[in-house]
Amino acid sequence: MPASSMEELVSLCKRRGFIFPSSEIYGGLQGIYDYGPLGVELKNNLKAAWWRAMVYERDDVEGLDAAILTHPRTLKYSGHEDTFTDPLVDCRNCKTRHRADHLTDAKCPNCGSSDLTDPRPFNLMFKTNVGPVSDGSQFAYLRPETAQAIFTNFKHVIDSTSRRLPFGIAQIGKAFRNEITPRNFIFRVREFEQMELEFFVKPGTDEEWHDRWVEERLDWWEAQGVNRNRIELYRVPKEELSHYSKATVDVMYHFPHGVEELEGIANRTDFDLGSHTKAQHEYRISANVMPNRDSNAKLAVQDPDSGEWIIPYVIEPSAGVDRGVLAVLNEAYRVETLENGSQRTVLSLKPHLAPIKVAVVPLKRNHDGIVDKALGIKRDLQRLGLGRILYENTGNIGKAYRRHDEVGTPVCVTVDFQTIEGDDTVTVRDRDTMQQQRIALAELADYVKEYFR
RNA sequence: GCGGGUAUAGUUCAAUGGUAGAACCUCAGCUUCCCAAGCUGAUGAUGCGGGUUCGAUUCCCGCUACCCGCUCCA
Repeated sequence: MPASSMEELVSLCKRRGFIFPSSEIYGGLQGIYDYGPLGVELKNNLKAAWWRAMVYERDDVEGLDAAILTHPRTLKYSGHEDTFTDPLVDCRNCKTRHRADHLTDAKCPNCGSSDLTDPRPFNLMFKTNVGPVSDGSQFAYLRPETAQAIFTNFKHVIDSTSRRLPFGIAQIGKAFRNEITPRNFIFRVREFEQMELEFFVKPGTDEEWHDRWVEERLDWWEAQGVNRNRIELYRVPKEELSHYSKATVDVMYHFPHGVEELEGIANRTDFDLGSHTKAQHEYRISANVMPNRDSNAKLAVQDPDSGEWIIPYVIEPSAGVDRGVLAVLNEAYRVETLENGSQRTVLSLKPHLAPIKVAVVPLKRNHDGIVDKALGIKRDLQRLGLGRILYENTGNIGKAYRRHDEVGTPVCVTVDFQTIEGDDTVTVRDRDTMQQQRIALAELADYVKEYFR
């Protein structure tokens, strides 16, 4: 059972150190958030899971980590300079806002009033000065998506890895959009992170690959603990498609604020490589691309069968990292009423996503024998390299358990008098079932590793 | 950016034109302590700036952030 409201999640995130409003001591910045000690672990774990599934567990994907600062020409030929600058008008009568280029006459599409403001340009891309002169003559964009640098590096990757179709290039990184209205916690923000795969295929096989990637991605989200029942697929109708897309399937998730996009899986056709390649006339580019006389590289591959040089089609599964974190948190969150009438908040995160892997708890605080033993066990577990192992010296066992339930720690290991005086066993306690069992210290490492396999 | 609402400890809430309270959380101490136990103690807040006033957290104005709608779509 997920959270009943966004407020619940926001409050938990701040209280326990997952996510904070950025620059808050100076009043905050709209649509900007920082990840705290637990948030960074959760986010890193989610990204690592994606990278594992996309790169390590496949044979047909290479990784990339490109720069954020981007040449203006990249975003000119990608179409962003045109499409990310929307002139907007407001209707003074009914208080609605519309894209000026969507108005058929000078009337509000909502109420029909002609009392409209003048169109104001709204550039969704951040610009920054490059070099010491700040007169605007030298500037770069902060990338509005990670995808473009994958296309501009296409030839580098081909040349350095001897790849043939089909293959993909994966990238995780920050992107920036000057959203008109950041809203809904980390759902729509101005600085965000994407996990994007650009998968290059032979034209004609694109639709089949598109379907395959939709299935792959659904499986992956499920493996991250996102219930399939709270996901809907949305096949974007033709008139709503982005300028580059032939077909897009959105993975929509039931967020606390509504059903919205978690990931988009687009068939970008040969639009991107066709836009960025030089000698466009040498290829049969199907997409409607801008003539390019600036590029110095041919972004094409030779078909081994026909010998023909072709521009590959691209299937793009593009997921929001922050949205993923929000979805995973929402899925994991639940409040349970226990037999004794008290309540506990639990984050039933998949173990591989949990920010803290194991908490080691001395049953009695400040007892030298127990404390030393617990610290020793903690050090041994740290050497397993699973992630964060926490020594939890609360002095109150019940509180320690509840605290770790709330941040999703899958296993608590408790050290008591029996451990030091008797049989060298500890109690291990499972987050979800609350069940405990005594196991020999000698078996603890294997027992714990089993959780995170 | 437009319209509407909101802003008090980390969180959830009180209160007041005259010294801002609680619960939970956090921290420390005691208790052979296994599910938010008990006792003792501690830290901690009126978003920012201006105005009215003898005095503003309270009234007014501006800014910022958040929430709801328009718009946006990773």
